[in-house]
Amino acid sequence: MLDTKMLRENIAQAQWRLRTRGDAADLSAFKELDEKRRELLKEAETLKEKRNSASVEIGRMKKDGTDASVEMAEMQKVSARIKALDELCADRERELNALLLMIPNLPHTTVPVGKDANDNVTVRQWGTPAQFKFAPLEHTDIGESLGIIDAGRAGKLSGARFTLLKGAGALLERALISFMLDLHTKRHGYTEVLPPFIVKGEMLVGTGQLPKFEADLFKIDGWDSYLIPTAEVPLTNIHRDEILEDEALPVCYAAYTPCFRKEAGSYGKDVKGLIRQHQFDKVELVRFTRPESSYEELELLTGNAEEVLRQLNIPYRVVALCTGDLGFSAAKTYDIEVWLPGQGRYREISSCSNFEDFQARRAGIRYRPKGGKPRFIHTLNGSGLAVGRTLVAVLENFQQEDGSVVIPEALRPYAGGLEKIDKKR
RNA sequence: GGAGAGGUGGCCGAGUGGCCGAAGGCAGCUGCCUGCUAAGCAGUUGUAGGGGUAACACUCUACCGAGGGUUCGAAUCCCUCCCUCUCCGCCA
Repeated sequence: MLDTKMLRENIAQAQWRLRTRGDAADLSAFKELDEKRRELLKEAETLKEKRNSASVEIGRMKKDGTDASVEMAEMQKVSARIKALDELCADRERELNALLLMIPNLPHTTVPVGKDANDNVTVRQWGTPAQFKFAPLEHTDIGESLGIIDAGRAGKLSGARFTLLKGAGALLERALISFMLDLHTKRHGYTEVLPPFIVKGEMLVGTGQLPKFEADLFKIDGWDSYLIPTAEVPLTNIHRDEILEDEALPVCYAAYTPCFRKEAGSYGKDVKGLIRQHQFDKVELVRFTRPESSYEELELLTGNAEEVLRQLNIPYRVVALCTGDLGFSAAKTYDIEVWLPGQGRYREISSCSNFEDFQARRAGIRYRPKGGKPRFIHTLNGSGLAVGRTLVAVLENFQQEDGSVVIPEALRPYAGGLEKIDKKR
């Protein structure tokens, strides 16, 4: 949610910045509602002041035994007027709030202006895609032939966009999760969290998935609760309605969770394989920071996520999303794209964003600067990494001509010493 | 699922219609005092919104789990809901 005071003072500039994201929000509606609300509020508060002082006077008169019925009758009318004004004001406020909840964050000044993913800018590249002496297979083929991915039976159980990992596949998924969590907790200083996988609707409002993106979420029938689409939701909302101490910052959490998404509107996209699933595993990183340092910390966070791929020795590149490709709540985002030889291209495996105070304002997360008034904190998060896609990257990058897959060394201790997945005969 | 108890400021804890934004204590901050150990004295310390200011100051309004109601006036009375705790049942 954007700051109303800021909007009031910079409405033209804010409108322009929203346009660069391709957002159609019209801020003149905001302006109108905001002015109307303040007008009503002023009138109501003036009357309340009057009522308060009159009530004290009435109390005094009654104690003295003076007749106060005239004053009481007068105040009865005032109270009725106040009630009416309060209702009108609350209506405006609700409308205003509903409007603000649908307006996306403003892009940071360093975000390249552009229309869509084609205008994203590659900021760095790491590793060199391996040259294969044979035609590299896609992970689906590798997985099926090794007997570690069973798409058919997953379909029988749950339908399209679900998967079933088996044997070394399941082991590898688990190894990747442990490997990533260890890296982030032991080397990067994150505190491990295992949050609930079901959260209340208001939490999703806090991080920005609601109210606008309800269609992407799995709602629990009969409850105002949802399956989490990402650990970002429970992690960021951990400190909802809290004031963090300055010395505690930055607060950094890492969590493994499954993620549940309807993938509405992606029909026909990535229909086979592990790339796009209704349920997938992810290790998520979240940081709560002071506003002054949030952009430095975005670089840090992105680096933390990249380190996973460096350790695994898998080539990737980092892309700065342009204004038109930014997510709803983000002020700036880097995507990490991993090299997939089977597909012959880079695919998104992580998304690291600074939300500035956009989520903090929605979720009421503040901190107290030394000796100062509470301020909204800045929230950041990033995948570190999407586990299923990392498994895909491992299978495709380390496939051998004989159909086996060599396990990256960093992963072996987590996979019970397994060095290679061989074809079953 | 059944029975009972309770939700007040950073914490503990008073407060059953006006003098309560809320006693008292603890913690915190400021000043003083004292060369002796987490001592003593005085003062001070919530959040949000509106108005106001260059910015302060200042000022008004709201907030005692949430939402309604009664009343000139509600932390205090009434209704609904939520949450926590204890006991029983069930369960991983």
